[in-house]
This record gives sequence, C-alpha cells and structure tokens, in this order.
Amino acid sequence: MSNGYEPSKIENEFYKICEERKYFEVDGNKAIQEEGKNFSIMMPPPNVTGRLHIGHALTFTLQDIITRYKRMDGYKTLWQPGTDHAGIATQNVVEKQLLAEGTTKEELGREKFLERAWAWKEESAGIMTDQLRKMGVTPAWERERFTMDAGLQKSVKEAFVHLYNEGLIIRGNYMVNWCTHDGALSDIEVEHEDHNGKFYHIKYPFADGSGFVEVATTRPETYFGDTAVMVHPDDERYKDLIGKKIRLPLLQREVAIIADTHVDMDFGTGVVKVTPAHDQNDYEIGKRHDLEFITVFDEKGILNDYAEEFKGLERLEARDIIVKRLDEEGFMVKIEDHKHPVGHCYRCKNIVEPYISRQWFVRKEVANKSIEKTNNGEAQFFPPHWINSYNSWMGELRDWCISRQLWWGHQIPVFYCDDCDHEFASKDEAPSACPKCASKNITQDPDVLDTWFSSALWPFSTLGWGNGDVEMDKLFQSDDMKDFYPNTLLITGFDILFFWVARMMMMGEKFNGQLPFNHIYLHALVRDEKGDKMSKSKGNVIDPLDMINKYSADILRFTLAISAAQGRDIRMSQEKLELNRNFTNKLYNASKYLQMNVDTFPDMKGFCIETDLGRYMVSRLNLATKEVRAALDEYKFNDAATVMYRFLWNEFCDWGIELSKADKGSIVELGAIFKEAMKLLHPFMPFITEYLYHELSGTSLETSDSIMISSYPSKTKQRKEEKKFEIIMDAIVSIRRAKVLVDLANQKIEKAFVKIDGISDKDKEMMLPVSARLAKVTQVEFTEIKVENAVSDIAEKCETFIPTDSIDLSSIISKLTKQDEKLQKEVDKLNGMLNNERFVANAPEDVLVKNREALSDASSKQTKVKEQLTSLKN
RNA sequence: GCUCGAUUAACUCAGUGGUAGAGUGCUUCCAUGACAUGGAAGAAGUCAUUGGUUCAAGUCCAAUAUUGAGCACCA
Repeated sequence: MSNGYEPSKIENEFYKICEERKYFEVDGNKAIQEEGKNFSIMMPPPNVTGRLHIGHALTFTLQDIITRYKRMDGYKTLWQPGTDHAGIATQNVVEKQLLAEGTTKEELGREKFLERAWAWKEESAGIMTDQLRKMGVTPAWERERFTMDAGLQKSVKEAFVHLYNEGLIIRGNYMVNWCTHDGALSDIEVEHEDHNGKFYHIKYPFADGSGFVEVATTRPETYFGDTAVMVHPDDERYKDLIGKKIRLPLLQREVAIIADTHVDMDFGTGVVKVTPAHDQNDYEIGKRHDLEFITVFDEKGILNDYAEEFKGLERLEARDIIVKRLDEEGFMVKIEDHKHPVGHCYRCKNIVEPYISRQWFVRKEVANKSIEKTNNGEAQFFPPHWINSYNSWMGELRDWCISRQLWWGHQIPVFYCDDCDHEFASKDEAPSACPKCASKNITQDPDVLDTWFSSALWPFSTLGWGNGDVEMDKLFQSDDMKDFYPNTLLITGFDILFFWVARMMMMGEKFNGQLPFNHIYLHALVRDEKGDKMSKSKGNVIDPLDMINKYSADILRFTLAISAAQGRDIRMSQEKLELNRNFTNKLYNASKYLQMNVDTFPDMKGFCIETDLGRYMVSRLNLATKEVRAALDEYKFNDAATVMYRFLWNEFCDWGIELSKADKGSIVELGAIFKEAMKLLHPFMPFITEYLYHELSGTSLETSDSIMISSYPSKTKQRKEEKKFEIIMDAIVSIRRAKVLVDLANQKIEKAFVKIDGISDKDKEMMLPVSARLAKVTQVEFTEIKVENAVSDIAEKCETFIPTDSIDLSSIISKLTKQDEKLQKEVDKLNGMLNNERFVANAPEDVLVKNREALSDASSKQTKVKEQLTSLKN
C-alpha cells in the first residue's frame, strides 16, 4: 500500500471491470437477491446532446447511492438509464450548425435535416453517458434507451392514438404561447420576467372628429389588430362614450367603444385597446363581445396587410418605427417608463407572443384521477410539502399544448385524407389508405410532439409498455411491468415537478391505473459557496468533471451526499471538497496502520470477535449501521453520510485505532470491522471502499467479486462493552484535562491516580495499560481516596489526580468555580422541574427517571467540585 | 397578489415536544513509528421577534420582521 491511492486510475479501472461483469444489470446481484424484493428507479433522461453539470452530479449521486444500497440489500434492482431527444434544444443546436455552414433547414429539407440531427445525436450521445460513468453511477446500461428509439416511437404512438380515440387529445384553434423562432409552447415553457419597458399613451380619435380618448399600451405594434376600445361600465369619465366609434390612428378602420368590467379604472388611462388575436385577456373579451379576431403578423412575426404601410417589418423592430410615425402625425401623447412582466421562450429567450393558432392539446381531464390518487397518499413526496406545489399547479391546470412546429421529435401520428378530408390517428408508420374513402392520398400532420409527451411515458414505456416486439429479448424481462411498476422511487429536481413529474403522474395513472411512483424525492438546487445560483455568465460554475479530476468521484459524491439535507439548497465549495478529501485520506491511513500490523484480515461473516475492544467497536459499527439504514430509508443522505464520517473518524480512528496500540491483539478484529464499514460506506464512495476492502483482504477486484454485490451490513445489536469503554474513555480524557492544568498536556508524565467507583477488578486491570498509553502516563494507579498535593479533574464517571509540587492554584480554582456554576444551573433547572407537581404528574415515566438520574449525577459531581474548592482554598 | 420554504455558535449547516449538536474557524498545546489532508484540551448560543398551546417549545399554533423560491398578473 506504500505507493499511495491514485483515484483516477482506480476509478476508471474498477468501473470498467464492474460494468463488464454486468453488476449493474437487473440480475447483477443474483447471488444475494431475495424473493419478492424489487426496487426500481428511472433515471431522469438527460438531454442527449447535453453536458454533465453539477445538478446532474447531485441527482445521479443520490440515485446511485440508493440503487447501490438496495442492490447490496438483496433487492432485484432496476435503475433505468436513458437520454432524451430534447426537441427544441437539439433542433436549435443543429440549426446553428447549419447556419455556420451557410445553409438552413428549409434549404436542406425535412428528411435531410433529420438525418443531420440523428448524426449529431449519434456523435454526441456517448459524451453524456461517458460523463455519467465518471461519476461512478450504476444504472443498467444494457437497457439504455433513447426517447426516440424504435420501441419508444411505438409506445408514444400507442399512447397518442389511445388518448385521441378517447377524445382526450383534441385539435383546435386557440390562443397559445407563440415563439416566432420555436413555434407553439406550453404554458410552463414560458418564463415571465420583469422588463423595463415603455408605456405608450396614444390618441384614439373619435370617428366623428369630435375629439379623442387616450389609450395606453406596452405593445403599440399590435394596434392594427384592435377591434374595440374598452372602458369600465361604471367609469364616470367615459360613461357617455360607450357605443361611440373610434377611427384607429393612421388607419381608416373604425371600432366601437365597449364596456367591460375587466377594465381596471385606476390603471393607466382607464381606456383599453382590445386586440383579441394578440392578447390572452383580449381573446376572452373578444369572445364575450363577439369581436373580430385580426391577426397582424405571421408565424415569424412579420407584419401583414393589416399593418398597411408597416407591412413586412418584424414586430419588435417595427415598434419604434410605428411610434415615430404616430408621433409625427400627432397621435403620441407621452411615453412613460414602465416595468412589466414579459414572457420569454425557455429555450431561445425570444419574447413570446400570445397568438391564435391551430394546435393539438391533451385535455386537462386526463389528470383527474392522478390528482385524486396523489392526495389519497398513493404516492408520497419527500419532503412532503411539495404536494402543495403539485396541487396548486394541478388546480389551475389548462389543456396541454403538445404540438410543436419542429422537425426533431415524434411526428404526430395523425393523418389527413387529401380527398375526403377525413382525419384519423394511426399507430402505423405509413398507413396506406384512408379508412373512410380508401384514397391513397393521405398526409401526416407535419408537427411533432412536445418532448415532455414522450418523457411522460418513461416510467413504463421503458418497461416494455407499447414497445411492441422491438428488441423484446434484449431489453426486457417478461415480468418487468409486474416487478417494477409502479417505480419504487423517483429522484429528481423540483424544477421539473410540473414539466415532468406531474405529466408522468397523469400518464402513468391513465394507462396503468396506478400512479407511477411510490416515493418521489425532490432535491434542491446546488449553489456556489455564497449561495448564488451557478451560471456561466457569473463565472461561478463548479464543473463536476473538473472536481472529479482534482479530487475524485468518491469525494464529489460524498460531499454532495453529506450536504443533501431535504428541502434545503446545497452550497458547494472547494473547501467542502477538501474536508472530504481529508476524510478519504484518513481512511487510507487507517488501512495503512492496520496493514502495518497484520497482513490480511478476515471478513466479519463467520469470524468471532473476542477482545473487549473488538466487541466495543462492533457495537459501535452496529449502531452506525442501524442509523445509516434508517437515514437511507427516509432518503436522509446527509444524515447517513454524517453517521459514517463520525463512526469512521471519531470512533474507529480516534478511539479504536488509538486503543489498539495498547492492545495489538485486537487489530485483526479491527481490520475485519473496518472492512465491514467499507461495505457500509460503499454506496457513497464506491471506489476507495472497494480498493481498501481488497487491500485488507489480500485480494483484488481483478480476481474476485466486488463488494457492490455483497450483502449490505445488517447487524444492529449493541453490546454491553459500550459501558466499560465509556468509563475508560472518560478516564483518559480526565487525565489529559488534568495534565493541561499543570501545563504538561502533551508530555509524558510519571504518575496519575484515578478514582472510580463501581468497576470490577478485572476491568481495572484492563484499563491500566490502555489509559497509560493514551493519556501518556508511565503509570496509572487506582485510588480509593482523594490524593493530596495534586491537581485534579472531576469527570462524569471518575476523578483524576496528578501529584505535583508546583500547583497554580488560581487557574485550578477558576476552572472549578466555573464548573461549579455550570452544575448549579443544571441542578436548579432539574430541581425546578422535579419539584413541579404538574410535571411529575404528567411527564412520562422514562423522562422522570432520566431527569432524576441526571439530578443525582449532577449534584454528586457538584459535591466533589465543592469539596475540591474548599480544600484548595484552605 | 397567492402559495411554499428559511431564520440555531464567527462561518456552513443538522436537530424526531423532554438539559443545545456537528464540521470548519478560534484559543492553548503537540512534528508520539497510520495520517500535520494529523493529534489533544478548551472557549464559544437571547435557537429572528412577540404572543399562544403544553407539566415541558429550537421543535406545535398565530402574528410580525428579514430572506429565498414557485405561481399569477394591469392593458
């Protein structure tokens, strides 16, 4: 072990071996699988052309920890990997590439463009999954899927056609969110952000020439589509104007002044232009008042004939030109600064327009049963408060716009007959004839589905649902749906609760009659050390791959896990990584110590631990095992990691190893215990634990099984030796404290006396060499009485005396006085409680017992302190 | 505006009605044969504020303040 631990080499090698041995697959742990124990978790498919970022690192680390835990705990385990075709994102990347080559997708044509997109997908797909491998994660790679692979194309069609035939997918002309670059977007794909815009006050003259009203708008370029002007019916200022006609500025078109309570009299001028084809509210008003819907620009945002002299201009570029003309013609009253929210496309950041368009929608009723079942507790959120967000979003659910004007994606499986206009949905790739008139002239809808439509099916489409016979034998086992649906757990970020989780819930329930998950764990955001969001523009991005190179995957994983408290954002910093690097260093050195003394160590299984120290450490390991399991079962990753940090460093190293220096016979046992602890830690730090385990066993991964398919520690019983060691440790600390009093803290001293009651002679005998070694005293002696001419320390379970000629009385007196004050406080508090009749009457028995004991301990300790003080003062 | 969080040691954060916890940092000391990426001892708290429930509140309830997120939104 002398040449040190080289994480990068070990991590790559070990990963490769384990993957080749198919440990990650469903039956990778066949030898330890227990009947009826199944565990399944779906990887949220990252974008196929994406790059690993710190958020991925967190989510996949947590998923891997749970998966490895379950796999070692005897579960038949499926962690389903895959990537997402990410419609808009990927198409935009390919379009940019074309642009750089001086061409466009239109020039290329749909078929060639798709070839390009597939080629790009093939080229970059491996990058993300290779980066995942660097993290040391263990999904069942042989079952890796892509949301547009042949099988999933089938299952998407299956789902679509089913919903279509039930009338739950409909096509209609509605107002949608329109990005002039990316086309229709669903409501959640629009990000609202405050803009420092302008408020343009424009004169709208009466048609009869008798004056004007002042109308305020933030989007003057839409006024060509005005089909009314609106005031509040109760507004005294404008009451008489209702019914009057307005002639729109620069145009000959006349519109009526109508009244509607939607108007806020106190905002702006109280007069509102109504543009039903370009504003969500106006759309509703237009329908209410039976107004004309005039669309003034095309799908690319280019103004049309209605804009008359401005025809051909782009909507946003036209704004200033229009305003200038209005001003020249005397229609402009004033321009104010105005802060207001503006919707942006979540992919390209373009300003989104409300736009009337014919699109496909999934009706919101699809979700009804999933909402009901979620609230009946069929699926459980971690942390639980997320159900509130889920419910509030579900409560305001609107029809989901699923058609996208893209080429990259699942083309909508609806066909139109060119001859009889019949419309039908079909699972066939290319239906040959119209089912109504048998015409062969049929055309498929050119649009594709929202990426999230295929993602919504992920928890079951990957289990073979709707896949037909595509790669049946390779990808699936016959019982997959039975074994793995509902998925045991979903781990993902709260940022895609609506995009993805809610949609999976509705689709999963709809097609399988059961919600797709038992547990849903939503993790928080990873921020920088100051608590700021990481972003490229701020330059505060921590790249997980850099951190793996600099530290190791183990250290990155452990740091993320120990920071992952439920419901709280994670502050990531190099400092934290360094602390955990120190921890791995500690583990490495502990192994080195063990091996300096003994060459190889047995496994705990079937090995009898006989020494006092061994039995004590086993007891502590058992406690740690119990706590780690409990924490993992509740997805408290931070608690589990903290328990192991504490056990391995503060208990095993600080006490176990140190005590073993006085009892070399126990070292072989400590090694066995350490090896078991490596198994406990393995899900968090898979590589160094594997390495140390084999080092200490005298084996190697190349020639023997990995601990990742060995049984997870399960013994949780505690032993009576704990009491004994509490006393020993108390005595050692007490002697060390007493030494500080005579300024001999780290020097070896000749003699110390310890006064302990209620301990057997045999235990005393065992204590002597141990305490002498750890407290650095040549000779420790027991005493029944107080030792004169000595400094002393009063601990929980004992008193210590160090004889000395030169005692600095003042420092000792001040220490004892402080101790006395503290004890007095404690005694007072406990007395107060125990003298309170109502407390004694109401508190449970165990609390009473505990408090009585605490009181008697505290007051007997205080008595000793007081005695010391008196004798010193005399 | 509505909803959901957060507020605990100098810092980062745990905390499950029953005497307030960890790591880092700080103070003092130690290069002892696993480890200075280390070891020992210690100091450090009005649990944001104010009420309430309870024998008992950091923990439950209400209000306030500060702060973060999500949703909605005024042309």
